[in-house]
Amino acid sequence: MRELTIGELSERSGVATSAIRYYEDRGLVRSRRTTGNQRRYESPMLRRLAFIRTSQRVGLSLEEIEQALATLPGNRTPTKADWSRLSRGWRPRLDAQIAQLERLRDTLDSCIGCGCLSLKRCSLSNPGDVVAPRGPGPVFLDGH
Amino acid sequence: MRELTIGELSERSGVATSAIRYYEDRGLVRSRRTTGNQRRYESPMLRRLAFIRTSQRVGLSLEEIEQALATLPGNRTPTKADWSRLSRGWRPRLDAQIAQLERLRDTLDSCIGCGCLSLKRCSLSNPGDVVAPRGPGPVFLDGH
DNA sequence: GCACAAGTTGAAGTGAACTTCAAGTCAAGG
DNA sequence: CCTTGACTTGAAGTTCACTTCAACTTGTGC
Repeated sequence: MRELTIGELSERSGVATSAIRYYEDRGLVRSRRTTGNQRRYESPMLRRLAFIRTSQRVGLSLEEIEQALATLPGNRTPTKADWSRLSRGWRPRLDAQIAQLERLRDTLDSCIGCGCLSLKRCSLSNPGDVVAPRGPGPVFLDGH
Repeated sequence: MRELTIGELSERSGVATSAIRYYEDRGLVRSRRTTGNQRRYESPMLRRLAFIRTSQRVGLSLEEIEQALATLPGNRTPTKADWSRLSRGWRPRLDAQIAQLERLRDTLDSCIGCGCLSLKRCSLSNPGDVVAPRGPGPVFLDGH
């Protein structure tokens, strides 16, 4: 169970070293330092990075991810159950996103025929909810 | 069919005046100027704004919207059929987005039980189809 | 022991889509 | 005519999640 350098962690997680350092500045990951001040990571950090990346895919901001990570026990390495608990929180969010897009699609169906796009009548252009892109790739999320 | 000031257009479209001016700088909307250099809009601009806002909801960038708008006939006011044609292009995009989120959800279902989040096995953290690949392809991790 | 790849830092840059600001001009009601 | 609110501009600021840069230090393979 050797420790990983930031380069190794980057290669094995697929997360750029600059991003890892950025996460560390923000407190999302931790490392110990060698006598020469270089970062060394233990392997659980890989899982942590995986959680961060996956959470981003679900549309969470780093701040929200930070809050979620803060609920992990600090005194021990998180277990599968810990990660599972956090991941379960994704589900409603994901469901809501899907439902929202489906509403948009259905509305689109009924609006395409008329080409109306009236701001007054067409719920397509007059949303009650918002979809906004965020993060890498097309991720959608409801505003609040 | 009075012309609208930017304030009136803003109020009736729900788009901030600063955003309208920004769109105009980018060439997404047009206006004529009064002798005193103030903007005046004709009512079709309302529909154009509606199209822009709705397109954003579908996840399009302003640049893509700009390109879509460029296919409108320049010599006449766009008809309902024109708008309908543009809007039809939204549908596949929307479908793809929904499908993607559903895949994510299904994967989440099968991953929640195990709490794995292993970069090797869990497609949740190793999407491949969403995030643009940086560096050398998908990177895998052995258990830890 | 030395070359050189890999690591370090803080600061600045990126890009999307705006918003805010300052300082001034225009338009409409009384 | 005068006040007041709406409008004008360009420039700079905002947020998010990073990336890039420059100048320097560490760690490793031969």
